[in-house]
Amino acid sequence: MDLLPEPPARHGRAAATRQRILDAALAEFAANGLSGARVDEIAARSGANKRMLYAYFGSKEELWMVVLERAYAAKRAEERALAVNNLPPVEAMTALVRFNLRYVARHPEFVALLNAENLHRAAYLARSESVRALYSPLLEVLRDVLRRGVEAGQFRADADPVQCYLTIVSLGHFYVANMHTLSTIFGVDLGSEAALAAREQHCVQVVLGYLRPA
Amino acid sequence: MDLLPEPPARHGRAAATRQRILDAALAEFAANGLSGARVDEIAARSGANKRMLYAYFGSKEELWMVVLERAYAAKRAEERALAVNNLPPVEAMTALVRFNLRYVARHPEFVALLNAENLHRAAYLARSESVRALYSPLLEVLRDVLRRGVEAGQFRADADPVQCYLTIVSLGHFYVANMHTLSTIFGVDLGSEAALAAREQHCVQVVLGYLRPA
Amino acid sequence: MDLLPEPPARHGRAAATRQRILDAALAEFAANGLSGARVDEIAARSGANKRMLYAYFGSKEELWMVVLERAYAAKRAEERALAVNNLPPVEAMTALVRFNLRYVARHPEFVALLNAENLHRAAYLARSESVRALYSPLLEVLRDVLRRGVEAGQFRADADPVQCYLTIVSLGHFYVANMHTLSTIFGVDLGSEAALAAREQHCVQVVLGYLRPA
Amino acid sequence: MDLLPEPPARHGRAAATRQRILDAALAEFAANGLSGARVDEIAARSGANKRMLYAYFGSKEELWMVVLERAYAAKRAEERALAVNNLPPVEAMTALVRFNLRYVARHPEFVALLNAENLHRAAYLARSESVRALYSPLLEVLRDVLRRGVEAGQFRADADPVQCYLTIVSLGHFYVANMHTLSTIFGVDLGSEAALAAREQHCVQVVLGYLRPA
DNA sequence: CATGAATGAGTTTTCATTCAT
DNA sequence: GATGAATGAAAACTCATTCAT
Repeated sequence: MDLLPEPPARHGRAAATRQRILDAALAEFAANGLSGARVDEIAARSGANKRMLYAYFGSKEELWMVVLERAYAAKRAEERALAVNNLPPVEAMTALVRFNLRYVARHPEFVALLNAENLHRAAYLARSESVRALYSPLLEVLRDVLRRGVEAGQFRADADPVQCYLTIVSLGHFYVANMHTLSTIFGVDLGSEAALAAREQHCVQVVLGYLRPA
Repeated sequence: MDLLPEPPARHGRAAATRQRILDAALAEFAANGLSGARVDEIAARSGANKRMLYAYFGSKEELWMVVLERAYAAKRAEERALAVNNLPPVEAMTALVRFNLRYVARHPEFVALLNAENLHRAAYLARSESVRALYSPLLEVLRDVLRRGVEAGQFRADADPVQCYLTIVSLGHFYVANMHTLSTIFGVDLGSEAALAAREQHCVQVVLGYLRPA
Repeated sequence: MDLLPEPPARHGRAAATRQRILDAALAEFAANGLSGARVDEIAARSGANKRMLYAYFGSKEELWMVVLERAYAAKRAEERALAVNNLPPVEAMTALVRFNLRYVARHPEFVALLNAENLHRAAYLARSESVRALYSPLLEVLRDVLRRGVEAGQFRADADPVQCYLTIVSLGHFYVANMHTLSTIFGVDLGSEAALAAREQHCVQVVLGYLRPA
Repeated sequence: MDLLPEPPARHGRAAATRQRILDAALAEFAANGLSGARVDEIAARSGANKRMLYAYFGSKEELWMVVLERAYAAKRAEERALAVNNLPPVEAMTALVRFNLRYVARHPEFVALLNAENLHRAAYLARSESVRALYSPLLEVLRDVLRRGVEAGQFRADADPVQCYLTIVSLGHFYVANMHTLSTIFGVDLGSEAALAAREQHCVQVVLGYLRPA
């Protein structure tokens, strides 16, 4: 976390600089979007020379893409680590819903990044092979959980995995994205643990309530 | 309350210019966010002179605020016109869910605008009295529908109006915001009427499923 | 020639600024080439704001192209004004040779510009329709003079117009292009009127000597 | 006289690196001029480390000078090898004209380099003792050929050696310098052997035609 | 009420050169 | 003798805003 850890062995130095730039870029892009972000600021925050940023990433836009892909990959990595396949259907679904809310609450920059990207009609993400590749395994997991729940008589049979996926993600994403607006309007701090816990419980009830067989 | 009191409709020509600027600004801001939007472009699209834009609105940021407030007000106006108080609870709730999805699908610029605003941590919305004022009546309506549903034995008793509000809005908002990314990733056009109808049905089932008493 | 002639009538102002930029750009490009020229310097010399340069010409490269085309057109315009068709063959040829030497001597920036352009393998000129269009009439004139000379028994019959054209232009062009190097090496000022007159006489003798029938 | 005395051939490996840098620099400078050339590119093309370039040559400008001087020296070396003193006047003159055209056609980078240098008003060449030293023997040769031709009654008596020198060089230089522009404009490939042969014949005829006594 | 031209401060990008190993 | 990483100054280009008419 130090800006300059003890002089790293000749070779890891470039990688370290690259990483510091990526960290700084993530923060700056999440805070200001693509057009609002300042290359100078990213360089300053990262403790690197601006020239290095261009040497490693080519341009502001290419840096944006790399940051975006890494943010996606990071979320998917944690998601995978949940290993919900090993859980019974209801617990698995609960875990997924909770994870999604908690993850974005812990990483509001992920939400900010995605929303900023949506402004450009997904110009970058849509082009990214690696991001597309991250979706399919996730959907497979969900499909499996739903199937097992139906077989166990715990879930309704007509639930579509894609719709479920969208719903689970929506519930957390919107909450985090609009946290500031909503906190002001409702006069409560939606970022507090109490508020998060309440939202978490609600989200789980919504998803399980929907899946509950008639 | 407004920063700029309605300009006295001197000629009507002035009002028309003002309106054209607002329309162009809405499109440009929705497409590019606050920092990404170009004043030149707004002026060009509106067919008005740039100087007029400054005469009417003072600055890019003030124009942003006006556009934002109007977008909010427009949605609330349609919402009010639904008059769900006159409908039985289940129909009322169904109408609200449908309306929210359909409205944002019809007005993706509303979603884009909100997401862009969120980047600034709601810097402008939070300051707007008028926007805050729009929320309470809506929440009152929802509270009333929930109460009537509980009384009729059709809704669970422990549903929180604020959580329900967030959930209803989330379901449509996220769908529209990420339409391009998701369409690419899932290989379907989420903007098609078929896709929208499917999403609509799912959203209604989710909300009603959740509200259904145990 | 003034940087700011009396405030021009509202409309001609833009044209005047545009012209001042072109003049400054011609000087700067001729002195330093495309990559060596400084946009800041052009703006400063022209007394215009740098932004205007971009508003009128789009980019440094586009400005380069316009400057190049205008330099070509200017030379062709003077060439046309010679009206050599009205002169007897030997006088016509003499006029062409003299004009070519004197023109480039008076406009060394024309030569500098062309040589700079050649560095890019004529990347811009080759694409320019207007420049290509300027060549054919010139060649027609030369063809006509040669034909008349042959008919009058004053010129050899096997002279190729394109080769002649290249030779006439070469003789002046190289002299001007290398004036500084050669002046230093030979220890004389090749730009002096005496030197120019001597070169002029030599060039005429070379061309007429070549054309003289066996 | 040189800025950098020949580096003592310690290993030969050093000399090889130095040579590769010079070759790469020649190509890069010829293609882009002094300001357009990129040090990174030279280093990359030469396969050497950038640091080496600075160790051997001090700076981009010093490298430029060395490249320039070597280009000049190379041409003079071949010129000397012609040994026209041993040929009768007409053959000698023909050989000189042909050689000059063929040399620049074979070494267009020589022309490009000179033209680029001219942009700086011969700032570097003028300073170079070694280049100046290369001119006088050449002029002596030409003077000798002319004298012998006059004595043999084959050349006019009033031809100036300097003017003749300039003319001979002009005829080839301009052709090569503007090859791309002219090829496009005239719609023929001036670099083809057929075109070169035609130009060669024309140049010889021009020079001999001029020298032919009245 | 309206307009075309202008501006200055900022932003991204580039490049010759040097440092640490 | 050689290398990869770093740097600071400068260059191209952009943009919200204002002036003169």
